[in-house]
Amino acid sequence: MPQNFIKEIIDEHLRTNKYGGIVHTRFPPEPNGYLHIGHAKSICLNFGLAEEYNGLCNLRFDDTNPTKEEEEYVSSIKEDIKWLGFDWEDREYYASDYFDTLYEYAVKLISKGVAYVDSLTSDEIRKYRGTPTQAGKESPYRNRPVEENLELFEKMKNGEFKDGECVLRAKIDMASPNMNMRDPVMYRIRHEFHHRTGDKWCIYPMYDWAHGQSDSIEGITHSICTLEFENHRPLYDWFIEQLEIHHPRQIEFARLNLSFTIMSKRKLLELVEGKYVTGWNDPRMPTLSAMRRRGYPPEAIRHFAERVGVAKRNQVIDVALLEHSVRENLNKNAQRVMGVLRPLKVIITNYPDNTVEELEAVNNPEDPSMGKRKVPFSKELYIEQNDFKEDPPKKFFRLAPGKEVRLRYAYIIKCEEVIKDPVSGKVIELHCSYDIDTKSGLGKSDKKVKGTIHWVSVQHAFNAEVRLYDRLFTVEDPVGDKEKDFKEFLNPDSLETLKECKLEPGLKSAKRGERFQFERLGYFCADLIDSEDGKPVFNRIVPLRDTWAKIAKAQKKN
RNA sequence: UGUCCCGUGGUGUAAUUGGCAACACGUCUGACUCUGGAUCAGAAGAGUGUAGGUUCGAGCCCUACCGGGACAGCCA
Repeated sequence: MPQNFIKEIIDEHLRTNKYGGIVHTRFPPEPNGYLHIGHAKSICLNFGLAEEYNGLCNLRFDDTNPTKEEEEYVSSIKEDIKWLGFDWEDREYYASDYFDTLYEYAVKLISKGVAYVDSLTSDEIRKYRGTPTQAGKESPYRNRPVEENLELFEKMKNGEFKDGECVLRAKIDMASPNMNMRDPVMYRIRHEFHHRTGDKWCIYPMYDWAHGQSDSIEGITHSICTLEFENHRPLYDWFIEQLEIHHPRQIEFARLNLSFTIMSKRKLLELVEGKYVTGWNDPRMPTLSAMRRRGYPPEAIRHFAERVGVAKRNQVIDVALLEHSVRENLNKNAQRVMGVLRPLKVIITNYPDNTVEELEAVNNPEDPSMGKRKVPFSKELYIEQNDFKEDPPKKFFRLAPGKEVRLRYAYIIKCEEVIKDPVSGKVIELHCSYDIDTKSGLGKSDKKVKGTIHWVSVQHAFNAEVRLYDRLFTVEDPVGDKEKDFKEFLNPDSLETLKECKLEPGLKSAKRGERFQFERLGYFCADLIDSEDGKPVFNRIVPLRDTWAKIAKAQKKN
């Protein structure tokens, strides 16, 4: 991991022996949604730091709000972290594991006279809190005697009050310039079933009260969280100092933002519930389960997380960096194959009928150890529709009337005749001739052509569904416009489903999750869910860099 | 007009703790190529928010200002 300000702090602690040379972090998700790429940054940071400093990283579910949290999310979160390649071993904890301890701690603070039961309504509490520029007012219940507070708190726990009737608050300073110090709520009453503690509790700790104490109980040394908790640090420290328990250091860093997508769990949930996407794992989502399904290698995400760095200023990372990381990984690892997405039939008129040649193709030019394979070639082929143009623009190196191209691993062909549909005028077939001396690897001919295109033999091709994904939003910052709802920027072309794709025969046995490079097109992954044995469905993970597209775009402009 | 945090090429992160600003992505050339991929070679692009100060010397220290962000849930 490159140098960053957190490592500097840790190094300093190590120098001064503040924590006895130990580095112990934790990743503390709330199980109220699926993990996304932003969480991946945090996971990589916390587990990565532990690894780098020979320490440990715990997984701790921050499950203090039973109204929002579900078991489904717990299991998805665990799956995603494992998939990324991190291991919390037996250190799987829950804030709810500490509810008893937290209760005792609260009693201790009440006894010390620094916490009290407030009977104001939530509305009144809000009014009494003041504003960022105006001091708040003290609650009339603020000075209840310790004994009464103890009694009331016990009754809260015993379910003798209804939801919202009272809360436990820390007694700090209603005039503090830091709003978090204006007698923050520690416990609220919720007669709710909790996914782990069931009906045992009807009072639940607030984040501020639960988090730091949980860190302390686990012996965490460095509690790394996002910037919005910076203002909470004085409170984090205050609780721990009052309790006189192990004191971890909270460090805040800037969360990840990616261009052309959103990272808010609430908004992602809105897309799911509003059926704008097919689910949390819709391959267009920025969630880890979606990226897994789309085919992103976990190593690429880890490398990406490393590249984006760690700092305190709000960052917006260009998705191009993520895509680059994915391509870089796949370029080295993905087997190359040929597939035609939008088929156009080509007949090689001078090629013998009923003949099939098995041509040798390289599986990965970046890695000879991946070997070679045979690809069948015959008189009738499919090529990509956009590899042919009737009147080719400048610098178009592909097929056009009278022009020649190389068929990858096969022959150079020349387009002799264009067959059109008499009604629509659409090009439906090309008649070409081939030059037998130009067979791949033969070296019989010195003929050179500018372009090489991919193809699939008609009689050997198998038909498959391929899904092309594009960015989910049309603008870099979908939530940046305060006038418009982010859903207005949803990209209508974010998914294109092609059902008549012609793929080379070997692909028929592709296994779920297997990744390939379809030459000249991009990287594709057999869908984890919709593929069947012998009938894979492919997701485009990411297209290849496309220089021609760039040229064409520039030409269009001029 | 409160408290806290942050301002380094288009984007993101560095800068041996004070020594003439580096790396990655992106962009643009060119080479090579049976993937317009990959690879290779190269270029453009910031003088570090602004103004002062300390110093032989400041992106790093100090002051003021400007700009951006966070905080008024019984959410996390």
